[in-house]
Amino acid sequence: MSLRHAVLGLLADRSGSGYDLLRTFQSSLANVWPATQSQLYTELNRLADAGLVAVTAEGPRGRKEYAITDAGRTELHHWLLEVEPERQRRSESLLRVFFLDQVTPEQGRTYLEREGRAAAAAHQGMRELAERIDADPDPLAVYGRLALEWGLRFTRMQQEWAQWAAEQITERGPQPQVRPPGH
Amino acid sequence: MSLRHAVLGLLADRSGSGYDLLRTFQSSLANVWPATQSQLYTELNRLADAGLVAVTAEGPRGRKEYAITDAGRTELHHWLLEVEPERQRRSESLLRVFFLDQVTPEQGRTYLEREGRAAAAAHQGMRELAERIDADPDPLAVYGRLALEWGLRFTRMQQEWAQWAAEQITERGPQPQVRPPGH
DNA sequence: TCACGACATGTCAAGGCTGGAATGTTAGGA
DNA sequence: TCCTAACATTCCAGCCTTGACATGTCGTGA
Repeated sequence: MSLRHAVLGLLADRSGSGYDLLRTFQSSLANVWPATQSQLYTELNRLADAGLVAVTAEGPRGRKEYAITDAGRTELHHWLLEVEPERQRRSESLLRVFFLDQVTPEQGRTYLEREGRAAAAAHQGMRELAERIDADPDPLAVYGRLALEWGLRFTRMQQEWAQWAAEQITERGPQPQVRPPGH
Repeated sequence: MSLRHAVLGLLADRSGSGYDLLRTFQSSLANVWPATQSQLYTELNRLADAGLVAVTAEGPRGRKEYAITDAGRTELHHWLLEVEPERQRRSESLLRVFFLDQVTPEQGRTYLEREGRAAAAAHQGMRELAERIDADPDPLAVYGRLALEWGLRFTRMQQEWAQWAAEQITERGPQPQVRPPGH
């Protein structure tokens, strides 16, 4: 759905080939909208068919440089400002929490502690990235920095929540929550 | 992918028909793993084929009551404890933030303020739900309450971040970030 | 008794995503 | 000069998701 707009947004900043875009997706955009190689090339062809981007140059190795068109820019603005974002989220981690009554409290606590550690590790990685960015600010990445800050706050929240949730289980003490296989 | 485990988890708590499950999906589970009717019925048939659930009774109106099997319970436990959760998330809201340099600072601020209000509203809704639950605790929903707390913390974080981000734009002052259509 | 809302399931087309395979070119270092 | 890593694109099968359509039953209140 939004892959189309992600590509448009990238090409609005600067023109590039599918290969160029792919690297951007794998680095900065990977955390908010992952995309695979085949997805990207497919989408570029679709966008070109729709007239939202155009091939402006062909380079060696069959390289095609894409640029956004006026129609593409219009579509991008429309999406940014007038289309209500899809805020619904799917979270496999959280889905599991609903079913934690299927395992022992110890196992549940172990799961939450693992989630907490994963969040802490992600947070640490982002902190290092943030320090690098703040030390050498890239004026083009002002808004990327806002997104990164979101990530920092999110992972911190996640970590604190996991710790709190694990404590909840401990405090309530083991309850008869397990149904062994076989009814 | 995980719809299968969501269904197993629900049936592990209590048996029920597709229709029963559908209502659970639309109420409590909707926030972490939305599913449509056709998806659900398809998945139930697949699970039955795989022997992870079984029809234990047939009622009026063609109602089929499904129950989890031992194999299903084993699979659920395996998934809960031994399969690394998919933590990567897609966020359309955040994707837009990356491209906010395509609009004027005023428009960017407006977008962030709208996001902040949406988060605040979601937070309020969850707070009311939490109050109702805490006033009349359902022992079966202990873990659901943990998930709800996650939602409360998430929406609060989201709201605070949006406010902070909007201020960032204000403080930096309008910068030459707009590229008008037509290069 | 009869209409209607809730109960209940099934099917399908269209489209998107995943992961992999296939194919070939080019620049640069050993 | 030759090899290799990086550059660069295309295609595809299989799967999941979405959204709609189709079909029918049962209980209850007017």
